Amino acid sequence: MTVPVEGPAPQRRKRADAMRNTEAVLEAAKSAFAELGVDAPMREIGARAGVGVGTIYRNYPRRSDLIIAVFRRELDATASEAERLAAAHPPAKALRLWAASLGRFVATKRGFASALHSGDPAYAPLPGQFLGALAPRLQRILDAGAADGTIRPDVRAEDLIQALARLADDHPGDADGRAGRMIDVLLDGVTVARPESRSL
Amino acid sequence: MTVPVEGPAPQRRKRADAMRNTEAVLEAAKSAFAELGVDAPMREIGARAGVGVGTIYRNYPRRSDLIIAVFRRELDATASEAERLAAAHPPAKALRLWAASLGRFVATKRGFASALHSGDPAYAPLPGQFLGALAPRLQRILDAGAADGTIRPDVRAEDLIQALARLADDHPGDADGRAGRMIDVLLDGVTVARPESRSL
DNA sequence: AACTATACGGAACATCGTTCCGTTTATCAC
DNA sequence: GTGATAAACGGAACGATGTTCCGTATAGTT
Repeated sequence: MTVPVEGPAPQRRKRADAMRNTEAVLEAAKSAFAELGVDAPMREIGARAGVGVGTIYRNYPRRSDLIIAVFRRELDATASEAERLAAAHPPAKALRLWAASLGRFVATKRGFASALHSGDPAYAPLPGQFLGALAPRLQRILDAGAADGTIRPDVRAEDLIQALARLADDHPGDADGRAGRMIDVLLDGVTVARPESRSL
Repeated sequence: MTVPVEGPAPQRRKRADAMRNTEAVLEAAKSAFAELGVDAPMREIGARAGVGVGTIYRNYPRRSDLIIAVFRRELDATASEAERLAAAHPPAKALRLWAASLGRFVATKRGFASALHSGDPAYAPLPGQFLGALAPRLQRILDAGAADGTIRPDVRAEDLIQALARLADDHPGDADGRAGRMIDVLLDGVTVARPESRSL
């Protein structure tokens, strides 16, 4: 076995069938997660992709790796949306619009929020991954709002993202519009700074 | 076999060992749920109670039956707390105090909120059971607050309970005090009626 | 065309929820 | 006490699922 001395390039590039399968697995997992939730059986994902479960585990040793890979693509869109909104609207307005954007993201990923907050160690890397992508952008909106007095200054971006994700996660049986109503209420609390009320 | 004609009384009363075991199972399940979450293995619960899994399933045919039985005892305390607070405080204050009470209830039952909102049909009876016990009491506080103008009138008790339960559910890795901070923010939104902000 | 590293598929294993049934035992009648 | 009987018991058995493992197939190279 030769040691690749970080030279010109690896001897062999990734096999073409492996690349096709990797893409097929991502697509299959995306649809399976959407229909069955993030606990969709691995055999089911393999069947949709036309591969055996061994192939999935070779590329994604842990289930959380697969979940991260599937959602990361769309996550970036939601993250950059925050920057677009921050540039086009005043902070309080940008916050509401972005919350709606995050809500749509979560709504299309049944069980995603549950996994994000699961006590299961398998999902431990998830919160860091997602908060890392979203929190800095949101924090800039919050800082801008604190500066102009339209957003209370004692709310942390990470807290708010987790809260929004929890409230946005809808389930069968939920009253129609519950998620939207409660997010509106939460944001009403965020956009009025009244620190003295925190003393219970 | 004689047919008991709904006469004086049942011939035999419940066996003493059965009663002991029922109680032991409830205690074992309570501790197992607290330590391992509501997905604690049935074999584990059986081992803690010193009984076989068959004994558990005879008394609680579905897992959700056991969960309901375990939590109902403490649920009543939280429900009646609402009445006590409503009588002793003005509505807005009663609401905050009761939210804290609900938070303590949820905090001691890891995964309880997840089960309450799970898509799993096995947990389908749970939301009805718990909302049924809590919502009417909370609704009276909300109505009183709407009447004296301290609580916005467009918030439903059921929505609010679900929102509080979701926000209160803490997980390892959560920032310290996150739950309390976000609940405060939500209640800030509830205790100020500003319907025009709902138009995004 | 032959060779070999790479990737594949699915059997195998472990865990868990749930069902089933042969065995044990508390209670009752005497 | 003693025996009969229904109630209750425990854990094996079954099916589903996550994950690992390894003999086989094959893409890319020579």
